[in-house]
Amino acid sequence: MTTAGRGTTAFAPPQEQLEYLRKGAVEIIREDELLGKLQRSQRQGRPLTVKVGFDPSAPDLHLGHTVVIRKMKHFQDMGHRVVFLIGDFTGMIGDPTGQSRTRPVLTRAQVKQNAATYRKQVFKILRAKRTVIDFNSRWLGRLGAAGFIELASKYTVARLLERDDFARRYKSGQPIGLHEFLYPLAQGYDSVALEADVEMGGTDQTFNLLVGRELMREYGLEPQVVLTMPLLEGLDGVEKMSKSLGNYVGINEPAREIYGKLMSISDALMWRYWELCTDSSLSEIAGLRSRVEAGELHPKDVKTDLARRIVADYHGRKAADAAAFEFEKVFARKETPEEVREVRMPSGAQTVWVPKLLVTLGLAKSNGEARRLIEQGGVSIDGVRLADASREIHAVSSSSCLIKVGKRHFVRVLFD
RNA sequence: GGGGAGAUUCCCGAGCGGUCAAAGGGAGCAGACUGUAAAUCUGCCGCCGUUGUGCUUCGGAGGUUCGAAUCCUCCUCUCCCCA
Repeated sequence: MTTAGRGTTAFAPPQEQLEYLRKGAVEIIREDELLGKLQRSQRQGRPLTVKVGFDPSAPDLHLGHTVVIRKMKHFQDMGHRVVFLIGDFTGMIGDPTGQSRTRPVLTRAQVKQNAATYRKQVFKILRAKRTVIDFNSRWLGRLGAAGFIELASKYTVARLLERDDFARRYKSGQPIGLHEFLYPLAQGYDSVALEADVEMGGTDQTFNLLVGRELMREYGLEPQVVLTMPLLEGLDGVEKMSKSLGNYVGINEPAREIYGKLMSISDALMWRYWELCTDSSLSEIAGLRSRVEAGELHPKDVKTDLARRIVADYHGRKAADAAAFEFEKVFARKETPEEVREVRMPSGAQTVWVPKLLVTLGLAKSNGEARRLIEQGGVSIDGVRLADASREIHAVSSSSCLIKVGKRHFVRVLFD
């Protein structure tokens, strides 16, 4: 994909822009409207405003988020303006998508802090110059009860129940909080306040994004174009990537962590990541795929390349090479990693009971679990597999030892 | 407002008053096999360093019982039907 920027005054031909923006998108509602907006933008020399909302309480971005962020960048590549909207107000409501939980109300300072964290991560992909970071409390906080009720009057319950998430829960007898109904309305109002030209999100956001269109119409504005991107499956290959499910790859994670996680995904899933997490074109990916299917390429090598590229995006080329080297060392050759977490133990301890030690080191949740790990042959000290859970390390006999739990957890213990 | 159904260990979901730390499935973890892939097989899957007639769990609080996840009362929450 093109990464070269374009000046704000010289837009590419609208049709060409559309081609570029369409890549990877699941749906554009409506494409003809987008084309119209692009044409007008070119005529008037005015960039489009592209809005994407983000959760204020979860500033740790993972690859799932990057799918949409990459597309935001594509709009920037085409010279448009992107609004990275932090839903600090809607965050108090809680998006009904998926499991809704009570969310902690964030303080102003926390929101600020989170915004800073976002900034740091997002600009690994986006360009700061064409990005506006905004907060929806700016207008929603002012709306007041009367304003909210007025807003609510612009939509009907029947229409809200069209949303399959609501429909399903309604049908199967799951509770639906009234506040959850307000969420799409509030989100839609954001578009009104920003006079967005385009709003993007994952396909799970389709409904909310469409409500934005309706509300804009109600408020006498030109409706936004809705562009949805696919949801990236998590490491398990089934559920969508999310922090709460623990199947994610955080872009702030250490390089070797990202690399390792990517190497653990299934071959089938790998293609999906190629498609949504790299800038390779669809035809390039199809080429790789057919060569793997023809037996010309080993799937592991293709996966290695994928992992290396993604790590490079967020940590740089050098870190990616190091992670790859490390991976081969530890998993292919079963050697000890270059860097191992070191923990000092007080010299007062003459002997250490291993299960307790594992718990202390965070390698097991309880003594019982640690015991089980040992009994099942998952623990080794200095390369020797433990068989006896009652074994103790004698501090006097060695000044340090290397503990390995499972395939990938290493800790070096130093006795003072 | 009236009537009915329900709340079980991470999730789903069984559970005759004792033999229930609680079936089964999923997830997860460990081992084998591998490419830390898939598939498959095996073991584990509340806590406790003396593994026990032990301790804490079955929405919450009481009660009945020698004994309760199982029975009773009240409470909280959810769903359905009627108004």
